[in-house]
Amino acid sequence: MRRRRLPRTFYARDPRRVAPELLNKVLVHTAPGLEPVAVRLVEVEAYCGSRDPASHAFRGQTPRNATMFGPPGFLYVYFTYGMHWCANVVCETDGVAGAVLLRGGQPLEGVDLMWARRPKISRARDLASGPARLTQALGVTGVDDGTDLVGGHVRLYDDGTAPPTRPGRSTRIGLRVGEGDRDRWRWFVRDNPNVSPGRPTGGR
DNA sequence: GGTGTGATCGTA
DNA sequence: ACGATCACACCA
Repeated sequence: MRRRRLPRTFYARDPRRVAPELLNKVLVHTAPGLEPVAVRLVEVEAYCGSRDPASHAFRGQTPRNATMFGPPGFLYVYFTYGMHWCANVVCETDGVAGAVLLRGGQPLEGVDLMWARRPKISRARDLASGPARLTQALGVTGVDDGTDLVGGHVRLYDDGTAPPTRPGRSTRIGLRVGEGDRDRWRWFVRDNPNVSPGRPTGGR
């Protein structure tokens, strides 16, 4: 089916509602002189801004997290652990922070270019199964922070594949604060090998 | 399959 | 000091 861009209104909601609907959407990165790279999103996490201790926005706006406080439908990219980039979809209305972390993708197009950008790995399932792996495979870094997902060089599409009617769900990964047992704000496509390693692909 | 650890640096 | 991580070593 033909790819259709998601309207701005799709993003302008609570990230916990946006996140599960992002599953099976198509993320496409294009750069001049290079073939497009596309993945189908299979794992995401919601971060609820000012009321979420785990969110970068919890302690207010800074130069680093400013994009999260801007209008919805843009890419928030941050640097972490001294070496990795992670990408989020900005949600909520302008002035309200909220985002969905993109944690895993199934390679669809430009797979050879993804391999070239991920020279250290040997298995196809490691190409984009993890937030920093995904940005590496797409060539996304800090210079892409603030990119418009509706009209920029990194875009999100609906290709007609519906989100799972019963997605996998769990608490979020890698947090030391802000995670209650009731807060299961991670969603993933069940039994898909491109979810983060060492974590359930078909559970709850 | 699982666990443990070094790498590496911007941010607060 | 620490982090919304990764890759590899090692053990089972």
